[in-house]
This record gives sequence, structure tokens and C-alpha cells, in this order.
Amino acid sequence: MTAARASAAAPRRKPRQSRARHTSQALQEAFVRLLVEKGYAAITIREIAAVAGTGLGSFYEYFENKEDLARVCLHLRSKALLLDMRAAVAAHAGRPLREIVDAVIDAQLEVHRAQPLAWGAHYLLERHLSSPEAYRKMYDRFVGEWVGVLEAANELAADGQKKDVKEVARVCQTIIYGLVAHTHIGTGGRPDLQALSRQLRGALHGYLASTAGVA
Amino acid sequence: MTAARASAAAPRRKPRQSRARHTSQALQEAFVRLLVEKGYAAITIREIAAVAGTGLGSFYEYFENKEDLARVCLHLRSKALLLDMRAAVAAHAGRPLREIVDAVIDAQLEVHRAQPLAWGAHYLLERHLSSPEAYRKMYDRFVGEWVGVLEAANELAADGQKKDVKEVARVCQTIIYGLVAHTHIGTGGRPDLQALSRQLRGALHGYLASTAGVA
Amino acid sequence: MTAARASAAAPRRKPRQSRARHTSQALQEAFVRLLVEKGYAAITIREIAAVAGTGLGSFYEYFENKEDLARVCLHLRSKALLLDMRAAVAAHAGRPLREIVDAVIDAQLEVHRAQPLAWGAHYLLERHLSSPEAYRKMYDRFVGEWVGVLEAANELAADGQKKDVKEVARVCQTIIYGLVAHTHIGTGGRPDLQALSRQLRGALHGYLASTAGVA
Amino acid sequence: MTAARASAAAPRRKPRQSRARHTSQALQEAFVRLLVEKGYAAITIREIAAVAGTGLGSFYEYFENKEDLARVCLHLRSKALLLDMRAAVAAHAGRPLREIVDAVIDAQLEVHRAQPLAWGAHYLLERHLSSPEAYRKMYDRFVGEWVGVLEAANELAADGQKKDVKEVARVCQTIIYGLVAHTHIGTGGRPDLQALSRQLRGALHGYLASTAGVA
DNA sequence: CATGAATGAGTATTCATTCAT
DNA sequence: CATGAATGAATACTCATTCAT
Repeated sequence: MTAARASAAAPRRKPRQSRARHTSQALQEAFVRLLVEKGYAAITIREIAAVAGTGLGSFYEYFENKEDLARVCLHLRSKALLLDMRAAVAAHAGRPLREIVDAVIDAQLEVHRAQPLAWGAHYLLERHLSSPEAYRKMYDRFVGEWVGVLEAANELAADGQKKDVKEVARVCQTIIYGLVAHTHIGTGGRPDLQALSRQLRGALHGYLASTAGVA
Repeated sequence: MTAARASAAAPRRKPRQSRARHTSQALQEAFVRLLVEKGYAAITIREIAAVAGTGLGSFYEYFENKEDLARVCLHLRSKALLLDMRAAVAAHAGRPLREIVDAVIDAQLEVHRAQPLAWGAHYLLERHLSSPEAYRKMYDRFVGEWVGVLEAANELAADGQKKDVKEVARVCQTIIYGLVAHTHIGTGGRPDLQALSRQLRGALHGYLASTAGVA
Repeated sequence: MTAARASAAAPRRKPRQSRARHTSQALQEAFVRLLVEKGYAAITIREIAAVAGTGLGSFYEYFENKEDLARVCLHLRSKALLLDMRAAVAAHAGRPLREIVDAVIDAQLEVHRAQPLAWGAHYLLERHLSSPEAYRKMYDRFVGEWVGVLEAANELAADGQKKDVKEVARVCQTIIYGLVAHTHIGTGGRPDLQALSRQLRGALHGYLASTAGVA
Repeated sequence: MTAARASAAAPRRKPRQSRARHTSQALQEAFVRLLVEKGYAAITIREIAAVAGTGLGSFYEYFENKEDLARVCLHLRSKALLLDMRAAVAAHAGRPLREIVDAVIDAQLEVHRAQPLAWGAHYLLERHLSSPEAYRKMYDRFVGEWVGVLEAANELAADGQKKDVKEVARVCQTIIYGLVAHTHIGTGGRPDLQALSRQLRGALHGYLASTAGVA
């Protein structure tokens, strides 16, 4: 039972939510900023607190340790992306697969467009941090979403081919994740989103077209 | 009585080079072994030396620090993969693109088949360690190799389309790297190489077929 | 208001400044004590902290490293001596040179009389530590003070002989520093201050008398 | 029983003196050079050997450790100075004290004139290294020499005043040592020997004149 | 709830020294 | 006699974490 997360449920606190949110957010932002500047390993908790303008002790009011903070940052951002993707799928359910895929691509690019730097830091952090388990977990969540994409288009050849669907979903996720992450890590905050869009369309449509018989 | 000097009565001392190589190699192997067992962060230099059967000081004869050793391991393995890929391309120059791509896929899978665990550790380590610069550098090296693949098949539509070729190469590299790395990280030493091969063929051939007009 | 724990007699906690001063001072005292006991080179930071009754980390709150602490100790002691000398000069300004010199001698001896051991350690440490620059700097400061001595007595022959004054000052400082330091280093805490006083008077008065024409 | 010093007496070696002397000398010179460049503490035995152009192991053929080497350097140089001083005294025995003192001053300055840099290093090293014991020992040797100076001039007032003689000798040694050392340390290889000579004469003659009744 | 002085466990790293050749 | 790879004892130093205020 961590002191950090207890705030959500603890009755002892009268959190004056706005204050708490502010401090926590400041810490997260400080962390991301430092992440871009000097890399995860070199960041010190003292530093995070200093940049955030909080006392050292306050850090521990909100987070267990550096990794905990990192995980929270990672989780929030991933979740946002996931939800966005899901919304795009829902909004195009029943449409041809090609259209849904395009919608997903557009949705993801839109999310990234707003904060290319932060996303660069995010992908870098993700690479740095993830244990095999965490890696798989996050991946599977997105793969699940892709299964949703494939099922949303009623083009599935036969039923009972779940296994194939999942495989296709994994390949799709790998392609989109790889291209998006690579673009954001490799370009230092100035990703060419147009080229990225073109590449994504090319790769996904190409792959899915060739798999038409299966999925 | 140090293990180092124990070498009983037999081959007292090997010529310099081979001794040095031996110690350095032992350290590298110890590192990879520990990497698989407990993850980068938890590894201690004392431990590496102990597992390698060397004195603590010897570590510093060969490496600056843990990260230096990691980088050397990473570099050597990547280089091997690169050379292997290049050989496969050279051996199939002039053949249809599809064939060359298959050769590359087979070559890479072959390399991975021998030490799936070590490759899992490698991809994990790569994620953990690489700075944006190192990441880009390694990536670009492989992209260059893919440009070679595309040029080896004399199917390039028009000349002067270097830019397109490079983009296609990047997408190909992203696909193969993403799928291979993901498979080795996510399966804890038991990657389904047959499925991986199928996925790679599907994704690459599908993508390249749809881009036929361009490249 | 936590009066509960205040328990009357216990001066639980002093205001910040004084606490900090206490810890830093304790470290300095521990250092000097160890210095006398075993010499600079043999002192360990752990030891200093232990003797001071502080945690190891606290050492680094106040000092960069052993040398830093040593320099602080050296500086404080020298400064005290300097100020004392200056006060003696000021108190006898306008008196005959001989009198002022005697006052300076008496002042310095007085300062040393209180802690002969610590002064022994001080001179030893000074010898051990000082780089040529630090050495010169400290020296010049005292030479400056001697210039003050010579000027305080209005016996300067002609004006514009600043250069000579400085030279005389240097010689005086060398004599007093050499004799005092030597006596404290060489006698292991039991300096014969009477003899020292006699020697100082003899050397300084003798020298100054012979230079009367100049200064 | 050090291996280093054994060479003088050990029958086991056929020293081919020239070789040994060469290596030992090279090490000493390398040491002095490094001493001037970076200070005693920062010097590494590896470095000394490297600069001397010898193998690391060879260092231990000639010296116990860094301090031993330092002591040898210190000792040789001091001894040379001492012998020179003694020779000057002997050459002027029976002459007036003033004359002998001048001869001693001249002799010392002559010795220093040849290698001001090395002497600077010497005095620095002496300051750095000497334990109270070593310090006193060296000092006493020179004081003894000064006793010789005072006795060489047949001006001693009454006999049985050994104690006074010794005190005067100490003061003289302190004056000359202080001025000479200070000049060589503080001027980075470019000591003003003329000024030094003037100061020495002024201080010593002044002091001795005022003590005429005693000595 | 905020703060930051105090703490010390945990490691990296250096460098003198040895000894087989 | 010369060499330098190997060694590990000895320490410095960092930095997360606590807790009294």
C-alpha cells in the first residue's frame, strides 16, 4: 500500500484536489523535460523536485520513486492513444477495412501532432524502461485494439480464425508502432508527419491487401 | 588461490592476443548471461567479473564501465547481423526482389535461431541503452543495407528516385526490426520462428508489392 | 504545538543555522583531532564522520571532500591569526616600530599559546597541502599585514620606497612564520614559547635595526 | 630490507652499474618533472614509469614505492646542499663570521642558480612530504652545520654557551631556509637571486650583529 | 500537506603491487 | 634484469529515502 497512490482512496486526506493535481503534474512535466534533456539514467529525484519547484519530500507524497513516476507518465500517454484509437474505430465500424485503418492512422497522427517532443520522450522512455513483462502487456493491449479494427470491418473470411486475426493484428501493431516510434525518436521533435502518414498507409494497406484471403 | 591462475599444469599461458581476447570475451559472455538472468540495472561489475572468473581490476583493463561493455556487446552482435544480411544480398544480386527479400529473411532468422536467448537480451538491452543518436546511427546502417537490397534487384522503376528508395528501405527495416525484436523480447527465449517467418514474408512482400510502381 | 515532546530541559533542536554550524564544526574538530593523531594521508572520510558523530552523508553536505575540509580549516585558522595581528598593529599605530613589532609578536604567541597542538597540526597541514598558488596567496596576505606594520610606525625614511618596504615586510614574515611554524611542528605540542619569543625578538629587531636606513 | 637499496651491497647482482644508474635516474627525473607539472598527490607510479620510458615493474627494482623515490630525491639534493655548505665553511675557517656567512650564502645561491625549477620542486616536495620526524631530522642536520659556521669564526664570547650557539644556529637556519625556499616556491622557476642575496645578507647580518654579545 | 537536513547502504573505481615470462 | 597483465584491497562518493518540524 503505497503512500503515493493512497490519495485516491484515503479518507484522512482532504486533498484540495487542485493543489495535489498541480504538484503531481508539475513533477511529471519536470520529469519529461529532464528526460528530453539528459536521459532517464542521469535524472535525479532531487532534480525533478527542483525543476518542478517542489520540495524534495513532496515527490514522495505523489510517487514511490523515479520508476513509478515514469510508469505513470508512460501509462497516461499510452492510455490516451489507446482510447483515441478505439474512438476512431468505433466511429467507423462497419466501413471497409481500408477506411477504418486510415481513420486509425489519422487519429494517431493527430494525437502525436500536438506534442511531438513529448512523444519522442515517451517512446524513448518506453524503450528504456520496459521490462519484458511490461513491454508485452502494453503491446497486447494495442494488439487487442487492432483485433477490434479487423473485426469492425465485416470482412473476416471465415469464423474461428481468431488465431489468424490476432497474428495480423500483431503485425499491424508492429508496423504502426515501429514507424511512429522511430520517426519520433529519430527526428528530435520535428517529425515529418506527412511522410509518416504515407509510409503507414503504404505498409498497412500493402500488408492487409496481401492478407486479404486470410483476414 | 585465484581461479584465474589455477590453470593447473596445462597450457600455462597463451600468446598475448589470445589471452586478452579470452578475458574480454569471458566478461562479455558473463555480462550477457547476467543480462538474461536479472536485467541490466541489477548487474554489478563485481558480479560480471566474478561470473567471468576474472579479477575485478581486469574488468577495467578492458572496459570503461558497465555501459561501455554493454555497448561493445551490442555493437558486435549488430555488426554480425549486418554482415550476414549483406552476404545474403550479395549472394542473390540480380535475382528478383522477392527472392532477395526471402534470402534476407532466412539469413536473419538463421542468425537468431542459434541463440534466441542472447538475442532477446540484445534487443532488450538495445531498447534500454540507446540514446537517440546511437539509435539513429544503428538504424541508418541497416536502412543502408536495405537500400542495397532494393538496388540489388534491378527492378527500380526510374532512376533518380533515390529518395523513394530510401523511404521504402526505412519501412522495410522498421518492419523486420519490429517483428524480429518483438518476437524475441516477448517470448522469453522460445520464439516461434516459423510464425515469425510467415509474418515477415507477409508484411514485406505485401508492402513491397503495393509499392511496386515506385521502387 | 508539540510542546508535548519539548520535555523542559532538552534543547531538542536548535534553529537551522546553529544546527548546520554545529555539524560543520564537529566535522572540522574531528578532522583536526585525527590530523594530530595520525596525519592527513591516513584519515578516512568515514572516520571523520564517525569521530564527529555524524552520518557519512552529512560530510558531503558541508564539504566537497577531504581536501576541501582541510582547506576550510586552514583558512579559518590563518584568518584568525591575520585578524589578531591586524588588531595588534591598530592598537599600537604611531608607536615606535620596535614596540609594534613586539606587540605583533606577543599577539601571535598569545594566539598560539591556547592550542599549541592544533597549531602544530595546522602548520603541518599547510606544508602538506598547499599548492604554489595557495602558498603564495596566503603568504602575500601576511606580507601585506607586515607592510601595515612598517607603515604604522612613522619611521619610513623617504617616501616612494614602497618596493623596499615590501621586501622588508617579506623578510619579516619569513622570519616569524619560519620560527613559529618550525617551533610548533618540531616540538610535538610542547613549544617553548619563551625561547620562541626571544628568538623572534632577536631576529626581527636585529634585522630591522640593520635596515633602519632603508625603512 | 628493501630490494631497492640492496644494490649497493648485494652480491647477487652484477649491476652493470651504468644501466641501473640510468634507469634509476630516469625515474627520478621523470618524478621531478611530474612533480612540477601536477603535484605529488596526483602522480601515479605507472605515470612515472611511462615518462621515464621504463616498464612498470622496473620501478620496483629501484624503489619501494612513490614515497621512497621522493625521499631519495629529497635526500640527494639536501645532501648536496649540505656538503656544499660545509665546504664553504671549511674554506673560510678562522675568517670573521661575517665573511663565512657570506660565503655560505654565496655557496647556497650558487647551488640553486643551476636548477631553479628543480629546487622549486624540491622545496615543494619537502613541504608536502615531511613527517614531523623527517622534518626535524633534516632541520637539525642543517642547524648542526650552522653551529659549525658559528664555531668556525673564533668569535664565541665564552665557552660553555653551547646552548646559545645552538639557538642562534637554529634562527640562522630558519632565516636562510625560509627565504630561499619561499623564493623558489613562489616564483615558478624564475627566482630573483640578487634580491634573495640582499635579503639573506640583511637578515643574517642584522640578526647576528644584534646577537654579537652572545655568540 | 510541505519541507529539506540527515542518513548510510551500495557501488564504482583507482592504483599499488606481484610474478610468470 | 625488464616487463606489463592480472589482481583486489581500500575508499570515495552518490542518491534514494526518512521523518521531525
